[in-house]
Amino acid sequence: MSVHGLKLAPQDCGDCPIRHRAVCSRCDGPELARLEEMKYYRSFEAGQNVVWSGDRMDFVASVVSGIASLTQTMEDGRRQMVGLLLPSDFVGRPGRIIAPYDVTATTDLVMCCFRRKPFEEMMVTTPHVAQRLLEMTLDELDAAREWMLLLGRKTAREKIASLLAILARRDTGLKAKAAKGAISFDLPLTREEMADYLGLTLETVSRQMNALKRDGVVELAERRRIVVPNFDRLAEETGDDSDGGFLS
Amino acid sequence: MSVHGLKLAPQDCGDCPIRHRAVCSRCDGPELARLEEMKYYRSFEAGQNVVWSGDRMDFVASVVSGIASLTQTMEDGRRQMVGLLLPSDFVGRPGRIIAPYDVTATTDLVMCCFRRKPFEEMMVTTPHVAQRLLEMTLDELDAAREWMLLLGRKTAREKIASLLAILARRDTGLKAKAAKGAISFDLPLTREEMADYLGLTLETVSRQMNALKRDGVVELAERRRIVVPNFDRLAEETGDDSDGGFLS
DNA sequence: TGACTGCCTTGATCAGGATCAAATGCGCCC
DNA sequence: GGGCGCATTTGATCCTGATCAAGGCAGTCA
Repeated sequence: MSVHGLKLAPQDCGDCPIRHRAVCSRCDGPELARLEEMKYYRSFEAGQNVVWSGDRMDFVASVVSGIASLTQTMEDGRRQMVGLLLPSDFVGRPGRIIAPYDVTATTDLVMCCFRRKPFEEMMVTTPHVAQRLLEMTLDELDAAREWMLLLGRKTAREKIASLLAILARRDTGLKAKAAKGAISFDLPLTREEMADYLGLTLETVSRQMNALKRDGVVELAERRRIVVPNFDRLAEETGDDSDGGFLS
Repeated sequence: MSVHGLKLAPQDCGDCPIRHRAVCSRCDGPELARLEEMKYYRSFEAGQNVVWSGDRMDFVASVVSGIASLTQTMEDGRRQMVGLLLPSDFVGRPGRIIAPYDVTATTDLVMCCFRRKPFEEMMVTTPHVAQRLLEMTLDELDAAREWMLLLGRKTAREKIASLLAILARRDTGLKAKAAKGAISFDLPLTREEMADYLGLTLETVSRQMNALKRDGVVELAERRRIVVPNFDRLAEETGDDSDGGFLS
């Protein structure tokens, strides 16, 4: 399977689909060459575990394609997803060897891994990687804080609507900016994963999904396919401010 | 009042109580001199607002003394605190002028503010500030994710215990590492602020605080004074892994 | 001294979501 | 085609924490 992954994965940074958004996006030619030296690809099938919490991690990585999740688990089994990693997102922390979360492939996943040692050396030698990483980390912090509001204060229905809005926005953003007509996308998460992300049970997720369907906010077509006939209607259900909420 | 603050605040970075932990901690002599040029102190009384969400912020800052909070508010008034800023913590984001959260002085507060423009220039010119800021941001991201677990999965009692444990650990850490005997500290938050932080109502906070008191986990002496006779007992109530949970 | 105010506690009731349990649907493998 | 495994739905009931409503307790100011 990793052979399979290697065939699919880009070998050359020039062809890389996340070249302009990942941690390497600010790097120039020589810096890229240096990254090429320390990088290797790994792929995972949906459901596979990438790293266990407490494990030693000898690499840091970028998600090239697919989706990975970060999850925390309590002793008695309660689970909370604390991050959803999309293409170009970064995994791992320079200077920390022990992983604090479980990392799991939610869909089929390809990661571009950098050997820790040379990566950390590069962090102190050249500023471009560190600058970009700071920017990405600040973005993730914002996202985490938005999620704190969701977890602490939103109703089950608002939570579901918020998640669907984020996924819809993302998928649409990637395809075209035309947010007018109907949007459709594939749900990359099971009910249980949604529940883990939203701080709910899978039964509540199922019920609220069907409630949104009954109310015409979304259509659940075939397996995993979601159609949003009117994005603004969905956005109203999230409980967020009506304006896009994009501050910069 | 700002006159009052100015008198209390250190003028010289050499005397600064957060010198070794704040965003400036890696700076050498000339860099400190440059920071001195762009810095000024501001103080606030407990309860005062520092910045409103949506406001323009022409500075970034370090908390010198006291506690500030970051809060998000929904249209209908639901509130969620998304961060508690302690001495040496950083406020604001290089490159972003509009504040995304309300910043409020929870206790009397002194902040060391840096004018945005020169600070941002320094970020690209010299690596020490950016390096330290990255480290601090990664720590905050970890803290935010730990809080996501709390908000999404912990019971009211576990939430209260977790907050008290954090405050106790912090106060004790600052004084002495001797976590053996009884610990005592002043609660810097009202019931309502605790509720906003924990995703609860103030009534539930009050009830659970008294439940912990009845069960001998904490003693509520005078106004705002908390005594923890046995820290391990409190730690058990948090629902977290028994080991300190310190990964690095 | 007494009223006012902010903070906290306590009680009664309600409801949103959890829990427990079972059924349904679907793809897959033999 | 039948049986299995998995994800999902649906139903019944329970319980934690929210909500609504008073009341207590200090500190403060007139």
